Amino acid sequence: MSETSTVEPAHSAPRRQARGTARREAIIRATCELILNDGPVSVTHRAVAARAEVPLAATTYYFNGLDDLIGAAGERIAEGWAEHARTIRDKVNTDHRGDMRRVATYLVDAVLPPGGLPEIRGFYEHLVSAGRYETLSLAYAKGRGKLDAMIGDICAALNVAINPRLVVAITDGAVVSALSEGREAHEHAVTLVEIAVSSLRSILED
Amino acid sequence: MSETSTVEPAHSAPRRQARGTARREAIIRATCELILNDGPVSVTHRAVAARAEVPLAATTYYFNGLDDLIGAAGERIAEGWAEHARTIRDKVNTDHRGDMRRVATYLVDAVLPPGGLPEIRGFYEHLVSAGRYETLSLAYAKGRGKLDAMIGDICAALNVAINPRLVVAITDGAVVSALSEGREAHEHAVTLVEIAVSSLRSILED
DNA sequence: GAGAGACTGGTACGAAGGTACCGGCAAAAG
DNA sequence: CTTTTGCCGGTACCTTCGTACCAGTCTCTC
Repeated sequence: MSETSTVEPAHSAPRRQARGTARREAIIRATCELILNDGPVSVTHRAVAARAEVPLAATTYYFNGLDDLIGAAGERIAEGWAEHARTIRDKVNTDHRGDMRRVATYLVDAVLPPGGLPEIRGFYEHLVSAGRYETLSLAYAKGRGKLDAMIGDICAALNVAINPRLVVAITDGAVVSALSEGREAHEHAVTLVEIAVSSLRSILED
Repeated sequence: MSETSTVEPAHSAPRRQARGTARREAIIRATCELILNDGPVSVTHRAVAARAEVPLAATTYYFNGLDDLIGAAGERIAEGWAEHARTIRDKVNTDHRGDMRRVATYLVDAVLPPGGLPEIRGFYEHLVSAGRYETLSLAYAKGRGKLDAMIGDICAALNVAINPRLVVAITDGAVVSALSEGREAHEHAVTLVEIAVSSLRSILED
C-alpha cells in the first residue's frame, strides 16, 4: 500500500531472503544493462527476465509493474554517477592544468557514462524519459547533486572556475546534438567544453 | 526501390493527387503533433490515423512503414527550426544588448520549440532517438546548420561573441537536466545561458 | 462514356507485451 | 517429522501494434 517500491515479503523478519535478494538484484542489473544497451523502450518484462535469467513471473513478483522496475534501475544508475565521477577525480593529474583539451577531457569523462555510442544513447534516452516518471526525476535530482559536487572538485583541482552545472549542461547538450546528427558524442562534447573552458580561463588568468 | 521516402504514384504525371497530397500532409502533421505531445513512442499507425482523421490503411499507403513516417515528420520538424529562429531574430530589439537576462532569453527562445513542457519533452525525446534512424539524423544535421547560422545572426545583433553551437549545447543540456530532474526547462536554460553569456561578455568589454 | 488504374477504408492476422493465475515446492517453525 | 507459509515458475488471457489484403470507388485518359 504505502510501500512505494518493492513487494517485500509481508513479514518484517527475514526468512528466506537470500535468493530473493539476489534475484531482485539481478533483475535491477539486467534492467540497467537493457536501458544502456537498447534504450528504455526495450525494457519489457520478458527481456528483463531473459537477461537476468529468471522466470518471467519473477519480474512482476519483485516489482509492481514496469514503472516500479524502471524507477529502481534509475536509482541504481543515478547512484553510479557520483561514484564514476569520483574515480575520474582521483585520476586527475594537476600537471595538466594548462592543457585545456586535457582539462575538457577530464570533465567530459566525469559526466559521460563509460562505454560507446549505444551506452551513451541509451543513457540519454533514459535521462530524457525521466520527465515522465516521478520516481525517476526524484532519484536523478538527488544523483545530480552529488555529481555536481564532484565536478566542482575536479574543476577546483584543475584550477578552472566554471559552474559545474554549466559543465554538465554543455556536455549533455553536445551529446544531444551529436546523437541527433550522427556525430561522435564524446569527441564533440570535449570540443565544446574546451571552447567554454578556454574562454573562461582567459578571464581568470588576467 | 530507390525511392527513399514516399510511395508516390508510380507514374510521374500527376493524376488525382489533390486529395492524396492533402492526406499525406495531414498524416505528417498529425505525426509531428503526436511526437511533440506524447513522445516518439506514441507514434503508431493507429494513433496517427486517428489524429489525422484518415483510415488506418492510409498511413501504410502513403508511407513505407513507421520509420519512413517518422523520417518525414523529422524533416518537417527540422525545417521548422530555422524558421522559428528567424522569427525570434526579427524580434530582437538591440536596445536589450546590455541586459544579459534578456539576451539569454532571446537565445533560448530561438533554440527551444514554442510550447510548454509536453512539447519540449517530446521534442527532446525525439531528438535523442534520432540516433537510431539514419534518415532522421541526416535531416537534423541539415536543419542544425541553418539553425546555427540564425543563432549566429542573433548573437551578432546582440553583440555577443559566443559560438552558436555552444549556445545550443547549453540550452539543450539545460533542458536535459531539467527534464531528468523535474525542473522548469525554459527557466533553467535561460539561467545557464545567462551565466555563460555574462562570462564571455566580460572578456569582450575589457 | 467506358476502361484502367490510382485511391479508399474496413478487416484480418501474426507477433509481442503487461499482467494475472495457480499448482508445486522448499525452508522455517513446532 | 510434519505442517505451514511464502516463494517459484510455467502458462494463459487480453490488449495493442505493424502490416497485409481486397473489394469497392472515383477520376483521368482515350
